[in-house]
Amino acid sequence: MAGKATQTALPSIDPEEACPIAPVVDIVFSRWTTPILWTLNMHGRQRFVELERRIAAITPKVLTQRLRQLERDGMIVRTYHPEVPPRVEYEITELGRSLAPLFANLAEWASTNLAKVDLARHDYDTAAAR
Amino acid sequence: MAGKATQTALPSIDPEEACPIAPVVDIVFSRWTTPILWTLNMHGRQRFVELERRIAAITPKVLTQRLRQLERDGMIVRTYHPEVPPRVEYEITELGRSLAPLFANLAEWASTNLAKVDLARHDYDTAAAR
DNA sequence: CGGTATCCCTAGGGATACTG
DNA sequence: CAGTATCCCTAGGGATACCG
Repeated sequence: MAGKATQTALPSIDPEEACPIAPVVDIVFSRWTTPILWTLNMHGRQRFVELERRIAAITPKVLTQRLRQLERDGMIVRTYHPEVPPRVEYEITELGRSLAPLFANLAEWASTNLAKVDLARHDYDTAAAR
Repeated sequence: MAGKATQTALPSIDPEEACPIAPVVDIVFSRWTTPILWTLNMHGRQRFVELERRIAAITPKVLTQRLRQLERDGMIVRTYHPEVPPRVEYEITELGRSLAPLFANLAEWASTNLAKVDLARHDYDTAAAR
């Protein structure tokens, strides 16, 4: 708790506290998670190699890491089929699917506002050049 | 970002291509941006030091970096008042404010689903412990 | 197929100064 | 006040190789 014998005892707000959506951001918008969830949501249950190919550019190590994290967070389920060769399938859960409307909103925001961002960037850059 | 194609050229899909919301994520959900935008949206026009105190834990260097980036993206405006001592005010723009409903959705998702995530994590961890 | 196990490597955040 | 200017430092992503 706040000992503060020294000086810095202001009403400090954690970065997470200052912004109620910070926890969600950590869960949903960390690196590679949106492509993975998006792909799983669009194309349904998929095997490891399918995800690897669809997302491309991602390495197996990182894909595994993110899949584990998403599994732990209850966003996806992993099903292991002990066959030869082994088969593993990943599927989005109800919890994961509950993000779909959010993603749709984001996509809609993007389609109407991304151009404005580009314009703003261009303006900023050309203004700075002078 | 680099993007070196060291790998064999398959019908690769960019991480950005695989997921239509990837660009938005880069703009809106990169580190510290949500707390900054949230604070600016909630408390209106603010000076540098106010943001610094409200968000706490953030260093002036990083705060400056993110503010510049948000300004470049057209999400906030910076107003410099040449006084002594100097005064600078930051304010969210219309474009920035257009994210508010999105943030509200996220906050709502958080309030109904964050507990489920915690539960999933607990289940995962205790299952792994056995 | 579905992953580990390594090593490497750098972007970016933190701490600590210092200035106009 | 509102930032720069440095230095440091490590988490985490990429590349490569290998295993059950």
